[in-house]
Amino acid sequence: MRDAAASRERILAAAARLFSEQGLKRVTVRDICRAAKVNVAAINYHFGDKLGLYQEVLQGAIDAMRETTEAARRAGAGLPAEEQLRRYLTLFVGRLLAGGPQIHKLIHREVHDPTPALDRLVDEGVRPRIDYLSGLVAEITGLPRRDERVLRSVFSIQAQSVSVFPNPVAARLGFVATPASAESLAAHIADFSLAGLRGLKRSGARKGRPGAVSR
Amino acid sequence: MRDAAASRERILAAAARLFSEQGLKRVTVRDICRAAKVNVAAINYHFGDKLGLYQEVLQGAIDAMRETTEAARRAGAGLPAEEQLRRYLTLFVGRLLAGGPQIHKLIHREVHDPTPALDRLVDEGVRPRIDYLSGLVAEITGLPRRDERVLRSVFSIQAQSVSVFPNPVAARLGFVATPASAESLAAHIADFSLAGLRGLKRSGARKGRPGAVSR
Amino acid sequence: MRDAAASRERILAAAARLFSEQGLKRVTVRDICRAAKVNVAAINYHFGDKLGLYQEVLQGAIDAMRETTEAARRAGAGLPAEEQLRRYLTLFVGRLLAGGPQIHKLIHREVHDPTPALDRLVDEGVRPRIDYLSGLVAEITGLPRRDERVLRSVFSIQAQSVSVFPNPVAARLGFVATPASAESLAAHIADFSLAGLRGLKRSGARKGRPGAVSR
Amino acid sequence: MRDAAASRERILAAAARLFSEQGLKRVTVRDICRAAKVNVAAINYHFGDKLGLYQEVLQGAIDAMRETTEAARRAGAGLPAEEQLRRYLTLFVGRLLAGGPQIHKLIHREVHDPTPALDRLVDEGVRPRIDYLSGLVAEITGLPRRDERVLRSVFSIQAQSVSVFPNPVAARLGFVATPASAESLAAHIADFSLAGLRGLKRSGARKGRPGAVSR
DNA sequence: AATGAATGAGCCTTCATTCAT
DNA sequence: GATGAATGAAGGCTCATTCAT
Repeated sequence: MRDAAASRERILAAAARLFSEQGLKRVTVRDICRAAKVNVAAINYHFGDKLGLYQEVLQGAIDAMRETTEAARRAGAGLPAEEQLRRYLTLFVGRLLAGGPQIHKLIHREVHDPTPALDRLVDEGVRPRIDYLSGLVAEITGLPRRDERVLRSVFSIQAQSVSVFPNPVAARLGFVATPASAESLAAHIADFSLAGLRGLKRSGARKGRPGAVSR
Repeated sequence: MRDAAASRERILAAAARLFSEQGLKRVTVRDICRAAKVNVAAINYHFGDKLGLYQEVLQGAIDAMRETTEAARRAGAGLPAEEQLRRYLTLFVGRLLAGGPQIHKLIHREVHDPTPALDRLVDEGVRPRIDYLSGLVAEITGLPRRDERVLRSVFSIQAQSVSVFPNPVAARLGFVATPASAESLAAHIADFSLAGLRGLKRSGARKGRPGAVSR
Repeated sequence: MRDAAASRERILAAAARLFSEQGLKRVTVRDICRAAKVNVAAINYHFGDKLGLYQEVLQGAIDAMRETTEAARRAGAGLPAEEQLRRYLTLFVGRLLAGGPQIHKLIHREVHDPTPALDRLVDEGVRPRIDYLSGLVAEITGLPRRDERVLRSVFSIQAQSVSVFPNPVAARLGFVATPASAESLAAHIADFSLAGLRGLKRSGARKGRPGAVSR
Repeated sequence: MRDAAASRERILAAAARLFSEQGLKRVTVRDICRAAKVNVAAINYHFGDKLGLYQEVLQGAIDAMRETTEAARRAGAGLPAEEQLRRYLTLFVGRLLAGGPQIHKLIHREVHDPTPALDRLVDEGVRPRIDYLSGLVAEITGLPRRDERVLRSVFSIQAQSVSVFPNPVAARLGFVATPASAESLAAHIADFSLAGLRGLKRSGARKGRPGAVSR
């Protein structure tokens, strides 16, 4: 037998690239096989069908996402919450811009065009991340973890970090996000968000819902 | 159908809904025609081809986007920059959650899966918006308009506002974004962002690049 | 629009021929379309899918089968049961050998390789035929209609008549069944079977089960 | 697998079952290999190709058919022709219903969907059977062996005996053919047919062709 | 002007077979 | 000798588009 594992890997790599670039529907089995230099039937042989391959590719992205969350936990262990948040952002933005946007594009596509694999993505990838960030935000702001403002702030932070990943519109607007600028970008998001959280802390003392602040 | 113009409109409406939900590729010409109750050939007849229809649909979204920017300009005329930003966010989030996410989904899809219509989107939809927000941010922070930190902050703000649009992941995480919560959400983003900008203002006095701030 | 009905008919005719000759599985959509001089997509357009076409073809055969039963009823109305049976056999064998074996092959295939259409075949095609013959046999033998021997005799008769349809094995054995010999064959089956039934009548007086006759 | 011969046998057994149930075309090589618990390549290895395997399976059925004819010859040796026919029918129907319909289904399929193996089937399986029955019928009726009526009668008998093998249509019509009813069924066919043959004998004195009998 | 029918390229998948170990 | 991997030719079906009315 020729090396089955090598074929599998070539297919997975090609599929990850193509799916992240174009999405499940637009990529054809033939595209992937051509890129992976295998026969048209190889995907069926190794992964059952196109969707099976997609799910395995996506699972890789989910695992990477979870691993980044865990790496952040490890890197920040014992540090103050604010510093943990800085490190998380540095790590996340760094990996995003250095490792290529493939993983994030895959996840982004799944979020906006869900397949049956969405549940796994949420359970294994997104929720641990949100939980981790919620803990940090709760500590930084002094708000109870289940407070609505905590989740909103986590979304505010997460939205910013995801927004750095390169896309043709940002490029045309002169928004530079290269590996070289990763640290600087992460610092911006950290500064911006920590200031935002501190603002929340002050106002949070007064009222139950931040939506009710002076307008 | 008795009225050609009515057919056109029904096709546009059906296409806008379907394209926003599923994207250009996954929607079939037949899907649209069935939804619009017109003949299969009607799209080719009225719009040349599928892409022609898509571009007309997208143009509608671009126009709506520009109109929202202009509405914000009008609503904020004469007010302090901070208040203008608040009003913009209220307007944007309000329209997003009340009017349905169709327009935003279309634009979002175009950004992440560009078609030849991307240039128009940037020129007519995105850039005026970014320009407007950049002016506000520059004024609020006191930074020069072309300063890298201004654009980054605009992205931070824009990313947050876009993140409120409903998706199945947010739903599963308990993030609620309904028309009823629109004002509250807009206020959160405004509070969070204005605090972020004020932080930038203070630190911005010291150094040219925020990436260099104390860590 | 080019004539849709004509295309449909050409497809049905080609499909009936090919399905009867080779069965559902071995006939390809492309075979049928080539024979019917239509595009590959025409079957999908007119019949939904290959199975839809098959079911429509089979329905034609079922209708023809029922019609033959009814024709026999009409032809035999008022005649003695024995004569009715003769006429039925003449009609059946005559149609079988004159009209081509297509209908019978289709039904034969469905019986031995059932598809979801089997129920209709039994309900609309086979049962009326069996009911009609059971009536005749019950009258000829004087047995009650539900007696096991009646059904067995009907099977004996039906098996013989079906066996005349041409197949390569019979051909090699010198069994001739051409339209010209149809009447003669029908007479043979009638003579053979009526003698059989009369035997049953005599022995039937004695015992409940014919299996118990003198051995 | 440890033993090559054992693999071969398992493949043959699995193939006989599957081919008889579904026919040559619908059974896949993988189906057989899965059922036989052997490698996908084993069929090509042991039998050259799928058709080679089929032919070997069919040969087994042909051999079994011939063996039944010979067993009937032996069992009837020295008995009167009528009694020989009874014994043949008892033997045939008994084996059919007790041993499973596999052999008969295979032969039936080959008759109606011939492959290149048809000639062997006719020469080694069918013709000896027909010859044997023709001898009995000629003796019972007193007709010359080559008389057309003899072959027709043999077909009448053979058609009836084959018709007992279970199929879903017969089942729905309440026609029971189980091992327990085998003897009774064989007796019915014998009674019915012997009466038919005796009828032929009487009328046969008059005319050369049975088709010309009184109508 | 507007329609239903027809088109052919291309999709994913399955298949019997062959290859390289 | 026997296996799992790999192959490429169909398979049925869907699609955007064009045709003829």
